Amino acid sequence: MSERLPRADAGPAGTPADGAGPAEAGRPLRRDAERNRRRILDAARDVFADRGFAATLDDVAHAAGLGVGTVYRRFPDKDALVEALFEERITGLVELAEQAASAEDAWDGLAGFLEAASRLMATDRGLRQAVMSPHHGRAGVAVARSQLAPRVDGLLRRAHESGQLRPDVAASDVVTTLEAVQVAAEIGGTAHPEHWHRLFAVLLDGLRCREGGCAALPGAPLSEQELAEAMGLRKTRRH
Amino acid sequence: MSERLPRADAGPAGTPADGAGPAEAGRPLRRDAERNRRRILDAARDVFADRGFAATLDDVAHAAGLGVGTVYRRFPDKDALVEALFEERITGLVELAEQAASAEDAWDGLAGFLEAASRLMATDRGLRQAVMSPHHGRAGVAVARSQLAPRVDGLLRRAHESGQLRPDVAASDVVTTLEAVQVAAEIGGTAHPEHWHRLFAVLLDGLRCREGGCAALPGAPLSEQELAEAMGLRKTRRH
Amino acid sequence: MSERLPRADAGPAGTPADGAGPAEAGRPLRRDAERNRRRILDAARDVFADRGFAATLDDVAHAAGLGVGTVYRRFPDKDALVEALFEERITGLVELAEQAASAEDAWDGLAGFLEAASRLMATDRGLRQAVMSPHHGRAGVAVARSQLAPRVDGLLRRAHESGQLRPDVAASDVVTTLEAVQVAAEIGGTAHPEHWHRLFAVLLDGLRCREGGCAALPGAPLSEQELAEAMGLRKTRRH
Amino acid sequence: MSERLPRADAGPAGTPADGAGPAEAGRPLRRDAERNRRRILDAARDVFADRGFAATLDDVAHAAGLGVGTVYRRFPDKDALVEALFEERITGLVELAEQAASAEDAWDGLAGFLEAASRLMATDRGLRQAVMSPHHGRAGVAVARSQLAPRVDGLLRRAHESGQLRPDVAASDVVTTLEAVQVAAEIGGTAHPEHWHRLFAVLLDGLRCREGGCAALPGAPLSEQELAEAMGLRKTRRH
DNA sequence: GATGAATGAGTATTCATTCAT
DNA sequence: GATGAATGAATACTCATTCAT
Repeated sequence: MSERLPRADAGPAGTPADGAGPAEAGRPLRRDAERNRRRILDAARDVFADRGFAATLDDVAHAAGLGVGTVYRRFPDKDALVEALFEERITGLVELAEQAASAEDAWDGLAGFLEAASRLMATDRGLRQAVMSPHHGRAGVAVARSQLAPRVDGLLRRAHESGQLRPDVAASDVVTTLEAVQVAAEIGGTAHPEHWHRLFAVLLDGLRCREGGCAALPGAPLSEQELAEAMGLRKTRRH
Repeated sequence: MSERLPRADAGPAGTPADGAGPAEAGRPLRRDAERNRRRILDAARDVFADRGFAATLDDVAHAAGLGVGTVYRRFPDKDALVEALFEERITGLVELAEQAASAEDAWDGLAGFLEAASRLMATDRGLRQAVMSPHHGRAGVAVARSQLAPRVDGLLRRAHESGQLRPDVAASDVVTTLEAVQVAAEIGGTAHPEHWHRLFAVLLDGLRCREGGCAALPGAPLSEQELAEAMGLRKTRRH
Repeated sequence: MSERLPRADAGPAGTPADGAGPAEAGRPLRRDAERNRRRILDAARDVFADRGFAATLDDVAHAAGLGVGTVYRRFPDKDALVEALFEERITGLVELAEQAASAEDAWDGLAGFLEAASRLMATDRGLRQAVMSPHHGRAGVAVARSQLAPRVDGLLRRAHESGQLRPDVAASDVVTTLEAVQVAAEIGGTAHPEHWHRLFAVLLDGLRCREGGCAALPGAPLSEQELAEAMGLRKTRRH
Repeated sequence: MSERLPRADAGPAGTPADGAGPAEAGRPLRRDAERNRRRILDAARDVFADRGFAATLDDVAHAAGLGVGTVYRRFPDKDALVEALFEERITGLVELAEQAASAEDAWDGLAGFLEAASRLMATDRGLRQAVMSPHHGRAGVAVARSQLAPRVDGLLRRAHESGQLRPDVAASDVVTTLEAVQVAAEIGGTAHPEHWHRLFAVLLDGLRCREGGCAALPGAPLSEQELAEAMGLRKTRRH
């Protein structure tokens, strides 16, 4: 487990693509509009990180030093804001995966990515909530993951080829692993910020293929389609 | 992984002591009152299972075929209802742990308990939510877990003595494991009811001590006190 | 101000007419029914005295050691109970007035009655509330006062004849005086149980006619009819 | 009893400083917000005057032609609204006391103030309720009275010095007097709007010191501290 | 474009009153 | 008759979203 990736503390502000313009496309936002968008996202991250998605948009607006109206001008509704926030985070993960792909050792690449990603999530309560109860923000996960999936697949393939990974581990298992680690992070809270690392170690160990070989995982992994559905289409109406 | 425990699908209805009277004590409820209490709990389980704790008490009442007032007569507020529901479920887990203690093989006992408990939780979204975000239903987690902890400790001790368990696995790691599996269950949803089993297999495998020995888990487990605090005192106000 | 009337602490329990049967008439209540009626009235007095008319009928029932249903069997609704309670108190006043009529000195009779009545009311918060915001309990005041009025009139007439009373003081002025003293009692509360006495002294002094004569009171007193209307027909819907 | 103060019917609209901005401070409300604040206060006065504090905030909002939310935006809760309303009224009384201090004759100043204040209260049921049961609108009474007290004290001192006032009359007696008059106003209602004047005359007469001297009032007046406690800390939970 | 004021449907909870046991 | 369970209309308050300034 050498050659770890950088701490990835950069956070969403580091998203370079952001400089290129607004999230979706359309004509680029005016300079000040873009600045407000950023303020809102930053404020939202802080507020949600502190008080969860239950926080009011008024709170977010206040934290951003803006009026609610302005928030609504940028994001059609609360879900849209949450979604945007979530995508930003996923984008961060995508970048990590890309860096990991160039690691010398395949296993180290995968493991390094998983750890860095986990750490990134572990330090962000908002992200955690989004990941763990994806009723907030619409089909955000699916959309965002559509970008993530290929990269993870790449890492997986390399690791499989090098024979260091349990042969039946699929992408959906990796996603599941990442999310599971967040529970540990949640339990640890700020008081025990590295608590997630214990579960992470067990999981990583479990994913690796050891000499004696290991029993096949039960059942079948989720197909890409199934995973997308599973994450985007949970039944709850609210929360 | 032989000698598994029974499927334990019985659920709360299986709580046999329940027939004797109401949960707490005091004089036993009148026949009809007790019947309605049951109706409320059953309805609440269904409703919460379907739509999460965000569901209204009006909804629960309606589902139970009763007026809201009746619900409030039995349970002082929403949290109290959630709590009662939760305790019922935890009680089920406690019983599982007790059965597991008499398993012939120590590891099988532990593994069997973990699987049965996981399954129980995996099939109950309400339980999952309660376990994973214990802001609902007040000190319920702590209280209920206070009963569960000793049993789990017993299982752990036996497994440690038999040398089949990673030596540095502590109670807090087991709790973390159980909760982590719920994320997988959440991802699988009803469409893939056995999806959690894959993560479970990895985790179980990881907990076991194999020939080659295994690296120590990083950091330290949470002390009993720390675990209690971690679970009872999450920062969010709501959700 | 000699020859004061007895302290009149006896309270409603002393109402002798009570032994004769139920309040209204109809066939006399069965022994146990009558006992329950008493229990309810006593409990209501205590509860209302302590917490005001905002107290629940459940509270009253509980304090009486009975079920709510029983309360409703005896009194059609909350107002009826309040009314009954109120009448009982007024009845006490009627008795005081009767005793006062036989005082040797006319002024002493009137003054003594006023003081005793004031004291009786001052020590009973429930009565005070009923008197001061007669929206509770329906036309109770009017009804009860119909019994009180003649007695008070008698006292007034005697006092007028003896020339010791301001000539233009009428029955409605006496009622007003009595009620006004309750405000002082309310202000004094239990901490200053004799505070009302100061206002009482001023008022009594003001009612008396002194040598120099005194200016006529402005306006006209309320007629019996007007007083009844004024007290029975306040506009508030609730409270 | 010459040189009476003007009728003071002006009411809160007469608060001239009000035009300058919102009650408290902070940045001045936007034009429309201030207009609505006024509407709410006016509506509240009417509604409470008519139906007492039991009236709903929905009712107030409706009467103001606004949504409930708007009311809650301006006033955090019902008590706050009542309080604001009450302060406005008390302010009116303070101003009356100030005017009265410059009356030529000390007794006329005091008497004039008492009459004007009484009249002001007598025509406003809301004010009456606020004054007589200060459970509504939190520490409002105490706070507002803290402004009123010194003025009343001034009037009292002057009157004492001029020898026209019963020597043992204290501030608490004046407060008691004022409140007592409200009971008469309550009894008179709208049908007999001057009824309170009779009690008022008796009381005023009683407060004055006449030639023959007058017996000392029984007991002791409440100290400033005791009065504050008595008015702020009545026991009832509601009403 | 920005602001924050206005809106009102939605939620938890209480309590007078009715009714099955 | 007595009991207390059931009922549901009523009430205070919140917050996502719209709209006038």
